[in-house]
Amino acid sequence: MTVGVTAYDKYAYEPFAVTADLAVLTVTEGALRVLLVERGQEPYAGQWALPGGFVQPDESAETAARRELAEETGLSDVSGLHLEQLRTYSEPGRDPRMRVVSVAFAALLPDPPEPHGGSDAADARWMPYDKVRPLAFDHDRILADARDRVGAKLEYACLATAFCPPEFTLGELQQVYETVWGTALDRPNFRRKVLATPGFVEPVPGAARLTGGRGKPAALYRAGTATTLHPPLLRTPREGRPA
Amino acid sequence: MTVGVTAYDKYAYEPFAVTADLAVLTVTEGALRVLLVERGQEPYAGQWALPGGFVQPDESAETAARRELAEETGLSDVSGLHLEQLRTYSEPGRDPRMRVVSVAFAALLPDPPEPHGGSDAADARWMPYDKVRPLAFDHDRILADARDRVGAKLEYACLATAFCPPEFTLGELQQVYETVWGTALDRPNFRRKVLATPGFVEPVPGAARLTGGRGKPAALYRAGTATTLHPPLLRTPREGRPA
DNA sequence: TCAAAAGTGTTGTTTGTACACCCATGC
DNA sequence: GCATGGGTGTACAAACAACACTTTTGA
Repeated sequence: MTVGVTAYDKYAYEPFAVTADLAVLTVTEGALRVLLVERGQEPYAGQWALPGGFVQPDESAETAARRELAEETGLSDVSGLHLEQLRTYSEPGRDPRMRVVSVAFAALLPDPPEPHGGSDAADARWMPYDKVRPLAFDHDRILADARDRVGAKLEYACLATAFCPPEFTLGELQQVYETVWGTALDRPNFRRKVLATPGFVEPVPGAARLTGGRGKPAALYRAGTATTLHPPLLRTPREGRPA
Repeated sequence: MTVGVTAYDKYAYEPFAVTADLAVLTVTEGALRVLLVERGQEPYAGQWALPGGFVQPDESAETAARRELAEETGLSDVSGLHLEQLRTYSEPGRDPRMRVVSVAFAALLPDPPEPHGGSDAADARWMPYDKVRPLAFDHDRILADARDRVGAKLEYACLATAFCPPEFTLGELQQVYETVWGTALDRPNFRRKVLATPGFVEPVPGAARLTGGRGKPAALYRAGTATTLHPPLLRTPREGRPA
């Protein structure tokens, strides 16, 4: 907006700090995991929190988020990873020290590297989504919002491939859906649905890979160029899913 | 998030200003309209902009947005109106005066009251969505994002009723869809779809109203309690809708 | 030869789409 | 009566869900 005062003074108000916080998600061994850092100092010293940090004067929240992501994961090339703005949390008092407005992001990655506790954090680790509460600050809520958003977007966007390595099997792709949604899907129908959506995945000619050590080798696929899924791949309603 | 510096100093950085900007949308006479204010001073003096204002130290961005909404529309009770956080715009340089991070909201209302140019704005007015560009700052982009979001949410959320008065006909509800999407819908099928979704609308017993001055009086409905639409009411794909 | 995982086929049901048609009202 | 907008019926096609079956591998 930026209208609102007839004469403005940068220092007229108590200053706001703006941070970018990240819910970095991955799927490994059939479990949804999230990257957390252990806080080294008060408040919430010793508790786990989402990685994040201050937005610098010369960067956008998106740039700050990508920078933090690179620092926390130790990945050299973070440019291809899926990063998506979730929403902004601005309740007064959410940080006891000062007024902090936090722009939250969801990041999705395959095959997570070992995190190295960065400059800030005492320790960084992948933790199972279901076993991390309570987190510091209002991060429980941010994390829940991230999972809701990702789950909902799997229905109508070609998002699941962001959880998969460059080449993947349809079984792996299906496991992403099943893990995030927490429901089992019919394999034949899932397969048909995915292959019937132009641009969702494209086959890697001739390639195949054994998955569980046993069984028929599965054909490999790459992410396609489409971004949306038409028609969508719907979760079964199962009565009253929240908005 | 709020970790990141070992010793923090509120005044260590150039201060950020945080604003709440509003894309207030309505549907009247088959056209999508947006509430705009004319800027009284530089930068962008004389140009139209989205209403908005600074988030005060003791309020959240949501509270600030609702306060601004009440001020700009002059509505006494703004509590029932649909207000939804869109996303946050934080590029450096988006406001030439200082670093402004803007949390954008979409608000939906029926039957708009005449706006009264508030304290800030030289003038406030409802303008047709298609004829307002260019707006000040990056508001063209915010407005486009708002329309995209609302259009997408109409598919799977019980959102259209937010554009309708307390009691409305199915024809009016259909016009909301047609106006926001810019496509014509088959009336019989639309009707069945809406009525088949439990909790989307509920009939007002016995009530009926003439719409175009002619024709059969239409039955009246109220908004139901459901929030999501299962199965969704999909736009026809018509090739490559963007994400 | 067996278990495990990939992949194909088939069938009945549901849902969507396109239309034709009837109803109530103002002019 | 006729134009206008509300409301119902129907028939064809597409999509979905459930599940039986075949294939290819390692042990």
